[in-house]
Amino acid sequence: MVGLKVSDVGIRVEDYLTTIYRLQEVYGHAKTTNISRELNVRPATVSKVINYLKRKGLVDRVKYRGVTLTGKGREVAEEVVRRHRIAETFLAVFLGFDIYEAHLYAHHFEHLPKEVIERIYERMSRPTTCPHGNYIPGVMAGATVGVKLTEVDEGRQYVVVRIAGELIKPLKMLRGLALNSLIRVVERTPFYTVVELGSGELVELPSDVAETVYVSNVRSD
Amino acid sequence: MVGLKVSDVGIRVEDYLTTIYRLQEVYGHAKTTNISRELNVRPATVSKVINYLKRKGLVDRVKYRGVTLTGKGREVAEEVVRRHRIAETFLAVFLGFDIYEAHLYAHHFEHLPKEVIERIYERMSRPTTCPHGNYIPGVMAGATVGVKLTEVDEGRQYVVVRIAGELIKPLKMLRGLALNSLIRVVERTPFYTVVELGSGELVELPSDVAETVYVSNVRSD
DNA sequence: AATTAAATTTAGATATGTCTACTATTAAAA
DNA sequence: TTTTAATAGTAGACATATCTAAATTTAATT
Repeated sequence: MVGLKVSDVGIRVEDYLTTIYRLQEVYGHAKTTNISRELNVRPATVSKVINYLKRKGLVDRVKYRGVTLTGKGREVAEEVVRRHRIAETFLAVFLGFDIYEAHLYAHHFEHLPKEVIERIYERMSRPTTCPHGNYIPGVMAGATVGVKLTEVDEGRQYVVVRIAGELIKPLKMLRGLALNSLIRVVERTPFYTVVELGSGELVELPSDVAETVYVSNVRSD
Repeated sequence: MVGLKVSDVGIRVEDYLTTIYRLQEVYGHAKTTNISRELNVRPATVSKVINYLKRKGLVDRVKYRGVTLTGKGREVAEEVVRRHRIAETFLAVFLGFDIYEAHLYAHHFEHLPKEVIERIYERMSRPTTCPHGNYIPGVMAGATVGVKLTEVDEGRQYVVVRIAGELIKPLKMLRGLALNSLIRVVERTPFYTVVELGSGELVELPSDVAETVYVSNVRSD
């Protein structure tokens, strides 16, 4: 629909758009079930809302395959993701929540007035990334850092530099794993990756989880 | 309805309950038109929602006269008002908004998770009142301070100690008037009160506005 | 390739919250 | 006190957002 203003997009619709945005960051597109899991609603509901989003020109859809954002949809989503990530920074840095809690609570900040978010942004000294290492839209894109955990060597140690997309399943499995944690890749197959955390704990990450984790080599200087 | 949990109350319903709460603080009860103005919806909508609130046991109603909160309704409202007033403090003290902006924006904080609000409360050093001088529910009630502007002497100077209810009309008319401002009561009739602000500006306040403003004598020590 | 399982979509029901247009009641004015 | 104006309420329509149950399509397994 022509002339649609961002403010005309309902808040729940914004939730769907940002979820699709975050899924696209990781998988390139969003499938009904994934959206359903992220938003904790039934697939049938997602399907119905996607129809609505398509009518509004916010997403493209290939039936039974998945959706991607249109330019307009991305525009709305980036606004909201910016708010989310600024809020996460505030929650982690100023209020002292861990990054999992910060993510959960940040959701509720996504629909605060722009003026408030931008004031918080200033007070937090204009961060460029959130506590998960993802860029805060609105600043220069910057180069992508790190390599996916699904593409590194077995047996070596790495630093976690980013948890892309901030999807619920990875975030839950990686609870307590902060940015800049050291991990060792114990085993890597096409289906899963086993990592050893700083605590010595071994975690087996399915590929869909492992590919959201970006790491860098440990510099020994 | 028995067993109703606070979390079961929709956010819009919470808005109605807090509006009624704030109107009760000032006028003792809430009338359809007042609620309508505060929430910026049509009276017909208010009427319909009030039916709903009554069905849920959250308000008492005398048809064509007005509504008051039940114990349960008050409980929900106080929770939300607490959040609102903590948020106002944060917005004014930490982010530097004036008290009118703080009020407007605080609305959007009312539905943030309890954990976040309470963490902000701690970081703000557990304030007992908001920037409008109203008590933050949850702490001890404390004695009411000040006297209504509709009950003071003409010609004398007073300090503003509270703007009760934080209703939209008084807040708009008194924009820029912060707590602890000095004002002089120029003229007082049963219908309006004329006050002189610090700037020398004269403002005529209708009684429904004036009675939300509480003042104290200026101590000369 | 056929069958089974998983994922997706439709259809139809329900709840919340809003509106306009009209009716009823109360308060104010003549 | 009668008329008028203001306020409040009802009826019915509509949009968003959710669900369950059933049908369809795609993917996985035998």
